[in-house]
Order: sequence, then C-alpha cells, then structure tokens
Amino acid sequence: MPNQWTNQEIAALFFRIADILDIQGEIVFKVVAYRRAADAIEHLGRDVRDIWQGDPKNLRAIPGIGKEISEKIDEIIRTGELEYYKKISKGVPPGIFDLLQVPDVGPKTVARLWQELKITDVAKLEKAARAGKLRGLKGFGAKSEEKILAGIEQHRRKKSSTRVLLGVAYPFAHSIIAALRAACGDAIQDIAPAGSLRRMKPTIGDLDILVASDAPEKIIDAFVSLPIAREINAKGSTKASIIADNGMQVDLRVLEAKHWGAALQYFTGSKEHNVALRQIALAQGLSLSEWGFKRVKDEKEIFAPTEAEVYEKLGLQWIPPELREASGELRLAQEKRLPRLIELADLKGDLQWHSNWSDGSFSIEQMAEAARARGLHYLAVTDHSQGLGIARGLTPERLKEQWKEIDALNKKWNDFVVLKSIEMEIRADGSLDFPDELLAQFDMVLVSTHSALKQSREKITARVIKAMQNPYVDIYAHPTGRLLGTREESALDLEEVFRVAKETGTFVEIDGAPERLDLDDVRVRRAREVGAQIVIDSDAHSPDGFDGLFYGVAMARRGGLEARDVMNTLEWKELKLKLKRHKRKVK
DNA sequence: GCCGTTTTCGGCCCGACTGTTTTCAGTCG
Repeated sequence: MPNQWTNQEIAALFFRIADILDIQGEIVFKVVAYRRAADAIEHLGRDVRDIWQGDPKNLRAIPGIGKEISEKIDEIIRTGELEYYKKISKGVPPGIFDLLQVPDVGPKTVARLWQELKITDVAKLEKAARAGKLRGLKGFGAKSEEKILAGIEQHRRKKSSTRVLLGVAYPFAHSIIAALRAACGDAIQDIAPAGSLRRMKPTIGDLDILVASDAPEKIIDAFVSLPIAREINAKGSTKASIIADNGMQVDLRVLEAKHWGAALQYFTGSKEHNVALRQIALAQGLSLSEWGFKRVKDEKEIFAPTEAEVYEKLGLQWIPPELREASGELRLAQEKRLPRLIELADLKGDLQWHSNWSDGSFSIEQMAEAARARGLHYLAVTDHSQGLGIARGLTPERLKEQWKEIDALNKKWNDFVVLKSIEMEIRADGSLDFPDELLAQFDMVLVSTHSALKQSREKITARVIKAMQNPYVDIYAHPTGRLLGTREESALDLEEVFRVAKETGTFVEIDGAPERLDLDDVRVRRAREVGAQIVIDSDAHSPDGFDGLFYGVAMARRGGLEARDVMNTLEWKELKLKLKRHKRKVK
C-alpha cells in the first residue's frame, strides 16, 4: 500500500531541500532546479501518483523533473521516506529555515551566522543584533544590524497578517485608481493595477499600481496624501509605498509612457512567467527588462509602449494576465493557440444563490430584479435543504410554499425566469436530504457538503460520488469545501470526482464567492482535461453577492476556460437539454 | 539538477538597491 504523501507535502520537502543546499553553498542552478520541481508538483492539479503509475520515468513528462528528482519522488511514494533528505538535513537546526524568511537575510548570511556566531533561530539573531555582535562579521556594519532588526520586525508582522481576499483587494485597488484619477486628471496618461491582482489570484499580498505620467511628483504627492494612507513607508521621485488603513501595503510606480508596455508586463508577473519570457527573448538576441528590449549584439534599446508590443516582438500572442503562471501559456502563445477566454458577459444565468427563505437576506424577487439588471436571463433558486438546520434549511412543506411564490413571480417577466433548484446537503453517510420523487420535481438540483468535511479521503470521495450517481443530481457545488484563510480543503479525490462527473453527466461548480473560489485555477484546468462539464455560480446571499460571478469567471479564465466549456453560458432552453433528467427522457 | 530548431555539455533572466566596499557580494522582486 503506497503511503499518502500529498503533492503539497512532497513539494514542501523539495523546497526544504533547496533551502538546505542553498545554505550549504551548492551552485544556485541546482537549488533553482529543486525549487522549480517543487513548484511544478505543487501546481500539478492532480495527484502525482496518477502520473507516476509505478514508474519513475513517467514523472519526467513533468517540466522541471528529470532523472534525479523523479527517482526521489519514486522513493517517497514507495517508502514514505527519502534517504537523500535524511543525509543532507542531518545536524541542520530547524530554526534556520525561519531565519531565511527574514527580509535581507539570504542563504549566504544564514550560513555565516550559523557557522561563525552559532545563530540558529530568529530569537538568537535578534539578541545578537541588539548586542552589536553582528558587526564583528566581515562585511557587516552598524547599518547591517539595524537593517536586520527592521527585517525581523517586518517578518513578525508578515507572519501574523494574512493575505487579503481578491474580492476585497480588487474593489479597493480600483477605488485608489479612481481617487488618483480624480486628483491628478490629465497628468495621468495611463493607470493600471499590476501584480497578482491583475492576474486575479484568489488572495493578494501587496497591491502594485502603475502610472504613466510626465509629472511623477504630482502623482506621488497625491498618492501619499490619500485619506486611506495610514503610514508612508517610502516616498521617492518615481515610486512610493504606503500602508493603507485596511492594513494593505500599496506600492505605486510612475514611469514615462514609452516604458509602459514593458513595465506593465514586468510588474504583472508572475515571476516564473517573466523568467521564461526573458529566455525566449534571449533566444532571439534580445534582452528584456522592465524598461524595454535591448538588442544583445549592439545594446540598441527598443521600447515597448504597449504590452501587446512586448509579446508581439517575441512572436507571441498577447497573453491575458490570468494565464501568466508559467503553466504552458507561452507555448500556446508561440503556436498561436491561446484559448479565447470566457468573459463575464458570456454568462446567461446563475445556478447558486440564496434568498431569505434560508440564509440569504433578500427576497427572491429582489434578487431576481438585481440579476436581471445585470443582464442575466435566468436564476436557479438554491436555498439550503433541511439537513442544514443552521441556515434555516427548507423542509418539503416550506419548499412547496416557495414554489408557489416562484410560479407567481415568473408571470412578471417575459425575458427572465426563476428556476426551482435547491442546495441539497449530502449527508455524512452519502444519503441525500430528499427522496427521488421530490427531486424529480425540481428544474435542477445542486448538491454540496457542509458537515463531516474532515472525513478520510476514501470516505468523503465515496460519499460525493454516490450523490453524483443519483439521476436527479445535476451540479456538485464548491467541491473542495475550502474557505480561504479559514478552512482547509477536504481530502476529496478530485481526480475521481471529475471522472465520475464526466461519466454521469454531473456538472462541477466554480463557486465564485470570494471566500471560496472553489474550484481554483489548477483544478479548473484539470477538470476540463478530464472532460467534466463546468458551471460558474455566485453563491450570492445579497444582490452585491452577484459579483461572485465576476470572480468565478476569473478562476475560469485562470484555468484557461472558453465560454463553450461553461454550461451556464447557454440559455436556459439549451441548458435544460444538457441535464441528466432530460437526456434520459429523450432517449 | 535540468535541458536541447544554435548544445548530450555548457549553459541556466534582469536590474536595482544596499552596505560595505575602492569593484563587489548579497538580496530582492
């Protein structure tokens, strides 16, 4: 029986090996190789055993994994241990790794602190710095001590603060942009968020905002004078950094319009995408930086005023920011085969949201009018079923009352329809909250789990699969059950779930609620590869909550989905034909 | 350690900043 190391655990081990080699002064390329391999495993989207299948050679299909590392993974899967790690980690104090996390303390510094001063954790480092003992090291002065103490302080702050949800950071960034536009008017030639926000990652660390302007002082002054600026970290002639009143760090950079394209590309990242892009540039005799291109042979500068020109110059299609994670997008752009990503406007309906019949705050009519105003054509009401008592889950009796209300409402519009659905609880034993006779009367049925989320992989997977095999179950919602920053994913075997979803014709959901964003990009990509059909829902509990569709679409875009991959881009009339219950009828 | 329409050996992204240096090493993003 193979042991159950997760991808994340295997990745963490290789990251740790990289740190040890780094401190030991191993050549950086070897260190980088381990980090690249760790990163690849972390973002695989499927269990590494599925690729392994008993033969380490299979693993070499994964970019960044060659002979040595594939054999190490093989050893970990087979034995649950890694001799090489035991060997190199011998005698390495565990506090060393925390030291590496302190800003301005890198592997070289850690090695010297450890060997020359016997400093093996952050507490000892702080003590030594305060006592003025670091300046004894060659190349260290009083300023180095100050810098390290400041770094320790920052490290502590960072450790205690969590990343901010995309659903919070996105509107916040755009409010800053609006405020700068209002304050600076024509002085702003262009302005955009960069970094992980522009790539629409589920959580955001710092905000990066880029401005093209000929009057940088004016922009910088306006920025540090914003009412939301609680502290000013740095203020120079072309960049500034503040801590906002919500605790987020916001960095602003101002540059000339001729550098805009290269700078926007550079600051959007990801780092891995940029590294790969520069390699492509180099192969064409071009050196790429945030300032533009430089021809290697004669150092001639070539500007890229727009981002499209950066990619075009390299013979690539422009790559949407959501895809820039070095997960195959560059090859697709070279072959001019990038997907035409889904957009918010492609969605015709929302298949999960809640009214005041259960734990929502607004009536079905209020929610429907809000959705209609956003351009949607249908909504499937999905209040909770009785099994979720805490959310005032519906009994069959109350359900019948709700249906009367829905029937009456549907007389109101001829361009909009409210459908009868339910968010039905899959009980811990895999049984469902309602009998099939009742399920048959819904327009569609969505299922999910809210309890016993810590069941073993086997148990929870079997539970979900059993539900998906029910002929009246149409959608499996927020599959992993994660709550960002609050609750880990369940141990569910998603590969198996996607496979069964395809086989049974059950849709899997991307839940766009900002605290969920479940599925994430990696899983979305894998779901499509396996052949599962996907829907995007808001899980709204109020009219504002329909913003969840926008964030859900962002996850779909990150996962490379086109409109045709998402079932609720269809009008209800067409979607209906895709449901199991209808397919069965026409057979 | 990985990888190959310039290579199975010899490369492996780029620039800025900092502090301590008289030319550079380390760190960061």
